[in-house]
Order: sequence, then structure tokens, then C-alpha cells
Amino acid sequence: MSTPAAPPTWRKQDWAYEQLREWIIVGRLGYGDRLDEASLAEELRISRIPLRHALSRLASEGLLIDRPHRSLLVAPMSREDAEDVYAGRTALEVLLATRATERAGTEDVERVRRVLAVQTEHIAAGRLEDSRHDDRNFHAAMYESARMTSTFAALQRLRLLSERYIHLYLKQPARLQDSVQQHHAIFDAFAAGDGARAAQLTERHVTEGIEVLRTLL
Amino acid sequence: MSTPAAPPTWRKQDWAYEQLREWIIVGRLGYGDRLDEASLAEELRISRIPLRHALSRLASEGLLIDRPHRSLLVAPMSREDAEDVYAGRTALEVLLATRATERAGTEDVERVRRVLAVQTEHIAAGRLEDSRHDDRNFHAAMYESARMTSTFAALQRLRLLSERYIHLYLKQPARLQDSVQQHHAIFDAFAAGDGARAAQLTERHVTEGIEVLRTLL
DNA sequence: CACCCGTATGTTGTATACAACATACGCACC
DNA sequence: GGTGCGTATGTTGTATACAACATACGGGTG
Repeated sequence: MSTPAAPPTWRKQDWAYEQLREWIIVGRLGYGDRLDEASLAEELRISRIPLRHALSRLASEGLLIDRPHRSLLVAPMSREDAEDVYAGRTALEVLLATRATERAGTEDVERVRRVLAVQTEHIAAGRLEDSRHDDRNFHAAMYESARMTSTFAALQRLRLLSERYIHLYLKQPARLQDSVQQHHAIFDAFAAGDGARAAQLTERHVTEGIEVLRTLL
Repeated sequence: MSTPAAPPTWRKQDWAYEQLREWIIVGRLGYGDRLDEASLAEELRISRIPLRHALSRLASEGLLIDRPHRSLLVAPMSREDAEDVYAGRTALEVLLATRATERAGTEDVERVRRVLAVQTEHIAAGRLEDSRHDDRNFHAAMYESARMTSTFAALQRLRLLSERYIHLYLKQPARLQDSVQQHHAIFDAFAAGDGARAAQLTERHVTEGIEVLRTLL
């Protein structure tokens, strides 16, 4: 078993959280798996205390189901859940794209431009493994301009839940090309200050995601 | 200090979570207050371990700010934050009201009717202290029909953040009358299967909340 | 043979003890 | 007198040990 030997630079609880989150997203931990605290703690080379912090955070974010006095469960995936998550995302992303465009200053536009340039480079270099990260970065950089930290946090919750689904299809290079092209289109509307168009393109961007998923679930 | 002496029926971490959440909502714990784990644990008559679970959950839900190796902070309130939270709520509640109405069966309508009846009784009996609870129950009962658990959870995050603001004005009996009247109107549209109208009334319901807040912040 | 209850086993929940880190203070040096 | 570093203090982070609860198994009883 490929237990990461690297000791954490920060708090173990944060490190464990990110590790477990990744395992859940890529399916190393799936629905029905037994989440035994002692075994997990041993595998991660930490004690149960920081592990429990990580688990409790994942539970409050919806990736795990908390059942008092019983083992935690990895939340099941389903087509209904994907539809649910994507519908919620659409509502919030449309709002955030609109406000972000309305409120963006020149430094905001530059920030998003830089993030998009990085993603474009990664695609050109064929670095598929960064795609989920780059995608998240682009939207985060853009929505930062909206100055809506609470709404953005609510969106982040839904985005996190959708990452397991995104993982299902983002390995296909063609999808990455589509995605980055759409990002460029959204960015153009954003930079031009056309909020309605940025929102419309964002809605379409999210919608295409669920459409692809419908063919896979 | 009125430390509740009642021992928890369930896990202490859950009890502490609810206790602290309430203290934050009603302002007994406010921005700038020192959240010292040892003192809080002593006050709640529990050890630091369950307390830390409660704190970490509140932090991941946005009521507290987590700064590694430093005391947690109660998240500040501001007019900008209220605008943010209410804008996000509007987007999600409109979506949920629409879907709830579309998907509701007769048993769903009956459930919401019962909840609304309870609230109406409480108002008539002058039990103001239940108002926040009843308000939450009504919307939860209705949105349950939407069968969108993830989107609903994202909304709950925003609703939780708004409860501190709601607390500012919900003590006024006149507001309660308005609120329950609006609930009846929303319920009528919901029961009639008129999703567009239910959504419109819901949007107005939320909007009135932020409008009242603008006069107070 | 079916059902129920007591017990054994294992897992989660909590407390206590210790280690690591951050901050503030004071002393020395410039 | 001001600045910087070392140390003291206090708080958070983690580990270990124990208690409480849930489940599964087995013996007893109808």
C-alpha cells in the first residue's frame, strides 16, 4: 500500500483532511468502505485525534455521513445527487459570475488572466493531472472579484461534492480542450464587463458538465 | 454565568456545538471575543476534545475563523456580509422553492401544512422564542419536497450565517406576523402546484429580510 | 426450531498528559 | 533610547489511556 511517508509541514489534521478528500474524490475510498479510525490512523501514521478532526470536517462538508457511535460512511454517488449538485452550482455560479464581472477592477482582471494563462500552459504541456486544480483556480480567481465570501463558500461546498463526478470524465483530453476554451470565452466577457454574457457562458459551462455526466451515470 | 447544568443525552460534541452555535447567534459570543479552549471547556463542563470537535465544525460552517496555532475567532458581522449571505440565499431558495413545488406529492403538502399550523399556533400564543425555530422548520419542510439534499445543505450553510442577523429583528412581533402571513401565501402557491409563484413569493420573502436589515446595520 | 436475552468483542467517544508552536516580555547591545 | 534577540509563558496540537456504546454471537427458554 502506497502510504505517503512525507511528514506534514502543517497541522496533521489538515494534511489528513486533504489526503482523505483526495482519496474520496478519486475513488480510493468509495461508498460502502469501512472507515475504521484505528486502521486509517495507522495507515496515515497519525493518531486518532487529528484523524477525527479530518473526518469530522469531511462529514460536515458532505463527503462523509456521520452516524453517532458508528463508523463514518463515504457518501454514495448517484445520478440524482449529481443533478442536485449541478443545479445548485448553476444557481450560485450564475450569481457569482454576474457580480464578479460587475465589481471587477483592473487588478482582478489581471489576476484571472494570469490563472488562465497557467492553465493554458498546462494543457499545452499535456499536464492532465493539474486540470482539476486549474479549473478550480480559474473560477475561484474570478469569483473573488464578487467579494461574496459566504456565497462563495457555499458554492465551494457544492463544487467539492461535484469533484468526484468531475474525476469521472476529466481525464479525457478532449474535455480539457473544451473546458479551457470555455474559460477563455467566459474571461473575455468578464474582462469586457459584460456580466450577462459572463453569466450565460458560465451557466452553459456548468450545464455541459452535467450533460457529459448523464452519459456516464 | 448561566452554565447549563443539564448533561447531554447524546454526544457531548454535538451538545457543545449546539450550545456554542446558539451563543454565537444571540451574540453572547461576539466578534473579538477570546475563544480560549481551556476556559470554554471548563464553562461547558466538558474536556477540550469534544469542545474542539464543536469548534472545528463551527469553523467549517463559517461562524468561526480558524487560524492554525492561534485562538479561533468569531466571524465578524457586517452589512456587506449580510448582503452577501442574503443574495446567495435568494438564488438557492428560488431554485428550491421551484423544484419543491414541482415535485411535491400530497404527503409533502400535508407535512408542510402541519408545520405551518404549529407556527401559527405559536404566534397566536405569543411564543416568540420559537419563531426562529418555526421559520427554519417551515422552509425545511417545504424544501424537503425538492429532493435536493446537497443543494439544501448548501442553503443551510447560508441560513446558519444569516441567523445572527435574523436575531436582530425577529423579536419584533410585527415582523413575526408579516413572516407567517408570507408563509401562508407561499404555502398556497406550493399546494396549488404553482412553482413560479411560490418562487416569486419566496424571493420577496427573503428580500424583505435583507431590506429590514439594511435599516438596522 | 424460533426467539430472546446476556455476554463478549470491537469500535467510537472522552479525559488526561505531554509536546510543539506562537506571542510577549525583558535584557543586552548598538 | 531604540532595536533585536533570547527566553518565559500560555495556548494550541497530538498522543496515549480509558470509558461508553453498538453490534454480534451463543446459550438458554418457550
